[in-house]
Amino acid sequence: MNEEAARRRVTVHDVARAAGVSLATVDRVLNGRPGVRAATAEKVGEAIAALGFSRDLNASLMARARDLKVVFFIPDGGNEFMDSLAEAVERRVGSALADRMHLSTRRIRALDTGALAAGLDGLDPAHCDCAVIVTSEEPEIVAAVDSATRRGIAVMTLVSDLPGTSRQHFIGIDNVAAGRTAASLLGRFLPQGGTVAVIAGSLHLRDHAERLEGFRSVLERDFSQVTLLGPYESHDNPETTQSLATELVDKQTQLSAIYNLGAGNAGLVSALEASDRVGEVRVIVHELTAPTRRGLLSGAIDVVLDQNPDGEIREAVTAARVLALGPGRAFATHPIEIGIFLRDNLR
Amino acid sequence: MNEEAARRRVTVHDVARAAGVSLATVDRVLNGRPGVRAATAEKVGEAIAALGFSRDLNASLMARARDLKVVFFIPDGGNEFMDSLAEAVERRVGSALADRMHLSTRRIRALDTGALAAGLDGLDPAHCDCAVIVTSEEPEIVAAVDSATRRGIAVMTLVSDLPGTSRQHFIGIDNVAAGRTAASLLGRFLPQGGTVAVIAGSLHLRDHAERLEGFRSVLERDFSQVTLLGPYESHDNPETTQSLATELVDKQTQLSAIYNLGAGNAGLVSALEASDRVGEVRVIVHELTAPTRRGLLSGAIDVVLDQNPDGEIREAVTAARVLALGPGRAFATHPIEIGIFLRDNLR
DNA sequence: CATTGTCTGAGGTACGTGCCTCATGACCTA
DNA sequence: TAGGTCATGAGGCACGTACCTCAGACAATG
Repeated sequence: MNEEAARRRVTVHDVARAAGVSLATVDRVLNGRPGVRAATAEKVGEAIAALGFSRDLNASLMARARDLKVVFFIPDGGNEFMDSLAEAVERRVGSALADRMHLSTRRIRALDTGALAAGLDGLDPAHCDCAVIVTSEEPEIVAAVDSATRRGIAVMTLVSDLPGTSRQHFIGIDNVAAGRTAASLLGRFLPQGGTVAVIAGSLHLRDHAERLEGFRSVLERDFSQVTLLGPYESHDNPETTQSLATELVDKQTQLSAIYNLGAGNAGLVSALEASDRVGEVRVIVHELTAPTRRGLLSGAIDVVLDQNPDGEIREAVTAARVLALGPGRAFATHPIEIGIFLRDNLR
Repeated sequence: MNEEAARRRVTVHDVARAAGVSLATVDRVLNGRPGVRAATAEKVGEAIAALGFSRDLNASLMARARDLKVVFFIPDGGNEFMDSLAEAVERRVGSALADRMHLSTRRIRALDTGALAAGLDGLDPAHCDCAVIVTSEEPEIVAAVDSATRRGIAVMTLVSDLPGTSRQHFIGIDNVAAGRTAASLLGRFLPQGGTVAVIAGSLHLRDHAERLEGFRSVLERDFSQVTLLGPYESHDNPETTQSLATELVDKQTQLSAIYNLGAGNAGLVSALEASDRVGEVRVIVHELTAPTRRGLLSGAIDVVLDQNPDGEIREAVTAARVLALGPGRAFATHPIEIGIFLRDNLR
């Protein structure tokens, strides 16, 4: 009780004293400013490690004149999940402001690589400390990310990663695990066996391909009684999804289940509700949105696997806060959990 | 772009000017100190609302000399979930410290109402800003909570709520929904029907009773092909659970599933692994701990419903930070989601 | 030796709030 | 009317970091 009261917070002053340098030098090292010899910087680094110094986030954000600015680039164009991501950002604007952080959103036409790259290139480091992007793997984007990083803007990827670039952090679920989970559930739903149709948006999308991979592997390993049909490609389009699903449900009378690992669920729900097999065909889809919520409630959908947009945005904001206080800081990355929703635990 | 640069942060100075009072008075109102006429306090409140003032959390925590102290009272005595809660607190100590918060844990012998009440009564407001407790509903505790609140200590309940008291906040899952979810999954696992045995810790525990209620209602409503056996009471004891499970699995050859809505899963897993029916009997339990994780991996357990200790502790810490800056502040309470784990999405 | 450049120290102000002291005026009571 | 309490104002220091200026030390270069 006494010892904890006596143990003062370790400050930059302590670091300076321990390293035998001045406050200014510690400051230069901490904030990556020039004018410090490598040997001196190392002395400071050792003192920091020895004392277990950790920068006071509150004081740090206080001291900088301007708020921390974070820009989210989120795809636009009818994908409900992306909309819910944008809404999650909005929901956090208020509390972030109380934490001296300014969040803003830019919607980019889906798959418009050029627009996203231009957006990144146009970012002024004075007006943006951190950019969060949702993108597929394109050389144009890779170049833009590296350029932004060089200009001092921390870039983080959301939902789908961009490995091998200078992006500081990735936030998203483990899509292979998501696919495995879908298979694990469907396998248990069909103890007598049956046929499962798989619909994907596009197998060129990294996350979709990963989900399919996980789904396939578990089905083959643990549930040989279940037969896989597909994958069919919907290009995440509700109309395409609807006609695909209609055909599957109507013509494949022996169809036991559908796993849609892409978007376009509004069409899927319409197709199912128009058929007479609601409740007979087991359905697993991704992302809790208005149409999938409706599907859960009507019984057309059995399970929704969810990326938890609010959790992802919270994580992004926390990470941005840490990243802005000096790049290269290692920090514990809490993986986003896959949410599993049935009608009975809808939030 | 220009407008946002021009819009300065609203500070206490602005509030003072708008209300036509001095800084000291605004401060007295904000921090609930005496010496302000009701009429004056109201003027200040109006100015705060008009300007949309929100206290700067960073500056606030900076200004108070001592760190924010939060004490967690967590039951002790062999319950793995409670252990994992305590571990979750430990994991957060470091990052909380960087945020000027000091977390500590006190283990209280499970169900020892007197010890918990004494612990609460012994809290000195100078050494504790917020207490977080896990408890059942007992008059002794209710009195201790109210007393602590009067002394200026914010109290929050974790896992199981204490409605009708002066507790500031509850953090936990919706246990009725958890029970419904278990039924919803088991019903789909047993399309041909079967018998489900239910094991509870004690039906006097609010959370257990709620889970049973949810489980029963969905089974009756949606899955009449499934028959319910029990509930049996294990008192959350692994040995009792083991002998119960052994008897159920061995004697009830027609048993299709087990739902353990209480603790003591180490015994359940042992019983199942000792039997020859692993993989035949569907098993759903609560709380992701060492034994249940092992059960998932071995195939003895199909699904674990989880309270997400890390999420709960994170939420508690965030709430404590806000609460300490003045009681009665309304803040958005993010419900804790029920985690659903299969072998394939183990984190 | 003078000049130039690089590295470092000393010290200051600022951020927004918490918390303290002291002074002042208003109002009440004896 | 004197002495008391209460509400409020004025002002200042502190928290730990960011960021600025200025001066001095030193080495290398001409």
